[in-house]
Amino acid sequence: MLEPVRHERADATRNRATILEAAERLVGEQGAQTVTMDQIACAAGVGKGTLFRHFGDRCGLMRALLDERERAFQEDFIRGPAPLGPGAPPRERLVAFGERMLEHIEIQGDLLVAAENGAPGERLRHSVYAAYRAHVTAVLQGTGYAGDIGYLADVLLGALV
Amino acid sequence: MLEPVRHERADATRNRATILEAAERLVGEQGAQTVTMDQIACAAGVGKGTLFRHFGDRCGLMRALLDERERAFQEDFIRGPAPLGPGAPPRERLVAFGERMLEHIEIQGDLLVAAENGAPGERLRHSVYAAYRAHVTAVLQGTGYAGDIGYLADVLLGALV
DNA sequence: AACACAAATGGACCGTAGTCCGCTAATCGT
DNA sequence: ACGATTAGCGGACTACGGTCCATTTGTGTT
Repeated sequence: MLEPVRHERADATRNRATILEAAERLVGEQGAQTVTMDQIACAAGVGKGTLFRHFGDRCGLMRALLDERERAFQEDFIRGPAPLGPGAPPRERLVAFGERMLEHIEIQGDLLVAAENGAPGERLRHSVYAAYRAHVTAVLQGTGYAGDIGYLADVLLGALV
Repeated sequence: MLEPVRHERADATRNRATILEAAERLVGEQGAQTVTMDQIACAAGVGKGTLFRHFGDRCGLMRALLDERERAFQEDFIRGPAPLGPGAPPRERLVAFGERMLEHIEIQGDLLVAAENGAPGERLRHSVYAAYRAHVTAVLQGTGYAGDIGYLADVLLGALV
């Protein structure tokens, strides 16, 4: 009973990708704070309207960028190459994870700010944190640590996030 | 050894007051989120430049407004009429304080958001909180409560702020 | 009272986020 | 292959925050 799924037009999909690439590049070059929507639109070779049609507003675009990087990061430590991914001994994996996480936060810092809308201050934090915690907990299983693993995971993450 | 204190010109003082009045009124009428700097300048009968000269930026103006109300609020419970001010039995004063505080927060809500600049999320909170705490602690002295008064004050305030 | 000078003013001006709507071209039924 | 339909496009336009600077005005001095 397939619904007659209204496809998104091919050019729209293509444009979304192009915009994200351009934004990614520009944010990398000059930081999330100073990059303007016009710059991005121009660099992507699309009109401003298209930007806003796809991402709603500036924050929406920044969030999309953030999600992308977050996915890539998680991919790395879940299925990527050792020592970050599976294969290395647990201790090494944890160290690699810690280092990578610090980089991750360092790099994402201004994007996080740019993705803020009004008051809240944290939003996706929770679902994201859960993923980190699950990962650290899992790796800790392999260390033979005797205490409360969930608690240790929180302590370790607390120092980072 | 008086420094040759450079006075602020009289018209400047007058203008600052006028601007604050206008801003106060407009924020009351339509909320801090939607009020614009042009509106305020116009309502105050001054140029936009004057607004920014006095308050730096939008957040600065909102903070000034906030401070004003905060002062009025504190004045009320320190020296104002009972039951909020001195005179009423401690329990009644505390209840009055709680109610007034809730109103206060309710009303200040959007101003607080408008006064935010970037990431932080709290700034004046501390000095302001100290004032509240001092007050509640002082009033609690009169209740004959046996436990740790400072702690109780924090618990009570924690539920509100 | 007249002057000199800094403080203060105001509004033209700029850059950016976000909206709007007439036009273009991708998609689909025939 | 060929319209008909309409999602999607793009860029002119609006609104707002913030800057700048030529001009005005208050103030202390002579």
